[in-house]
Amino acid sequence: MTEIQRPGALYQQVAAAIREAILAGEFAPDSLLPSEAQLMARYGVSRPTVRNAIAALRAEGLIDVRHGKGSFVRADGQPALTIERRVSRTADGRFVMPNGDVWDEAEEPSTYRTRTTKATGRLLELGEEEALFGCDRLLVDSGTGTRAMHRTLIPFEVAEGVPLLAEEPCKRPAAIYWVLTQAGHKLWWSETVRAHMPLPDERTTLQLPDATPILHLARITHGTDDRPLILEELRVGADRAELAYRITADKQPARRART
Amino acid sequence: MTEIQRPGALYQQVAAAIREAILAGEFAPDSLLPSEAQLMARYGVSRPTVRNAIAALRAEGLIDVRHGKGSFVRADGQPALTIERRVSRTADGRFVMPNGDVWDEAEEPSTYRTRTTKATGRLLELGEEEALFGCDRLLVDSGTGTRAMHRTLIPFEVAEGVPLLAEEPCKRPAAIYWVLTQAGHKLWWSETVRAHMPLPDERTTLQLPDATPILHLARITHGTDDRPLILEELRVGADRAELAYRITADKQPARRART
DNA sequence: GGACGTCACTTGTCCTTACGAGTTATGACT
DNA sequence: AGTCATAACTCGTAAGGACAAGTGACGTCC
Repeated sequence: MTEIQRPGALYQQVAAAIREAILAGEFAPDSLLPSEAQLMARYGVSRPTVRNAIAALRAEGLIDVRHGKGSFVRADGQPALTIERRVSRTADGRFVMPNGDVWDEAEEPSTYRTRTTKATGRLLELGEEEALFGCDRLLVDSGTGTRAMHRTLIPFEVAEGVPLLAEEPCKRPAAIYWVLTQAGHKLWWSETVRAHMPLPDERTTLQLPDATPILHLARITHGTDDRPLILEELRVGADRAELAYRITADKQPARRART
Repeated sequence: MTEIQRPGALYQQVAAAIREAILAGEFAPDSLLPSEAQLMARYGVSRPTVRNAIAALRAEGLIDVRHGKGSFVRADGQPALTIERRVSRTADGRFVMPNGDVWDEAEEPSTYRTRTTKATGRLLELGEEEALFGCDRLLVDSGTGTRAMHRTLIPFEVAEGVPLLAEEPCKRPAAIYWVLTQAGHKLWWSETVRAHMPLPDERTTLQLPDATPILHLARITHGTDDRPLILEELRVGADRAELAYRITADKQPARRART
């Protein structure tokens, strides 16, 4: 039994001891930590205390626990998939998404009609309760197995001005961009990035491990008059994916966007 | 006492019941949930079961628990701060960061010398154990109180070619960009975004609430020959900040970056 | 009336006990 | 030798009890 003398509650002292051992490299990645019974004996505490300490380390994403097997040090290598958030055009004017080739559709896309919420209305610079086409996709990267949820929202107002959209709005983004360009728009995009913890249904559909945040992107396609035309949302687990952007210097001082 | 009939463990059934009540809006944001004792009576379960359910909801970021007061529904409004990841130049060629004016230094920057790790070496396209200047800042947005950790890493190799950097490498990024431009570089930037759960020290320095991921940016400044010159890292809590990018279509098909 | 102490409420920590459920190695049986 | 049952490990769930610590309101005392 090892004595511990640290600030805070007992389980935090145990958690801190294990954490430091992990961060110091005393346990190799993917290696097995001592079992709960061993930790009880090692630190002279009860099982709830040990489990509380382990729960803290799980919430930090330091370890994975597998029922019947034990606790394993999580390997924190870099994400397997880098999602390039860029838009390219070929010589003949078609749009090419840098990652367009890696994503497969894991399910049939589901198309529906809905209305703006407060959040989506703000992004599209519309009021609430405006009519929208919606299309949800579940994407899978066949190479790494990374899954992502993709949603496209197109205001009726926009689709009405673009016949090819009104007929069949559930296209892949690159095709939508091309249709908009054919309708006379010169496009640019703004994108906001957030992260949050998944709800249970997001956890299951994205097959996320413990303590894994979701990267949540909202991309807005702007037309010639800079008005928002389309909103795309992408949700992907932050354990296996990272985002990549390219930035070049603006000539003008930044203007104020979004009040 | 209310009967529950759902899949899974008891505490998950309790958690699901509370979660649905919250998501259905039966509890207003910032309102007080029933106390543990009340939930025990309501669902006819023991205190550990109730606490387990509450722990699950905490991990999802749905509620905040305050010692001695109770559990409160977390208001999930949009982040208070939008960090524009852009670089602008004024008419006279100086660099202006869109958010340069909002950040204050919460502490004196600390400068040091270090060496590349596997991760930083890869980003800077250097080997391991290459010598670097480092500078850590703790930033605060005086408007929203948002805190962020900023790190600048400059290879000796780069600083030697730019006298003004070698003398005093711990400048603000805009100043560093200007110095590099004066040395003849035409700059562009690449940026990768990740999210992960904070370690305890990050949690305290960034003053993060429960179940709050960190947005972790790595920006690389590229010079005229596209070689990486500088690595900047920014860490900010995802509860109060979001990132904003602008994208325009490339003329060329995307080339492959990063092996 | 104001200040302060107490009390009732909240969640936090820690222990004990018991059993269920997944995994794996061991060994007996065919 | 191969197969399968069992046993011995792992973590998961659930209950009960006890006390500590933070909060706020109420009531008493000065």
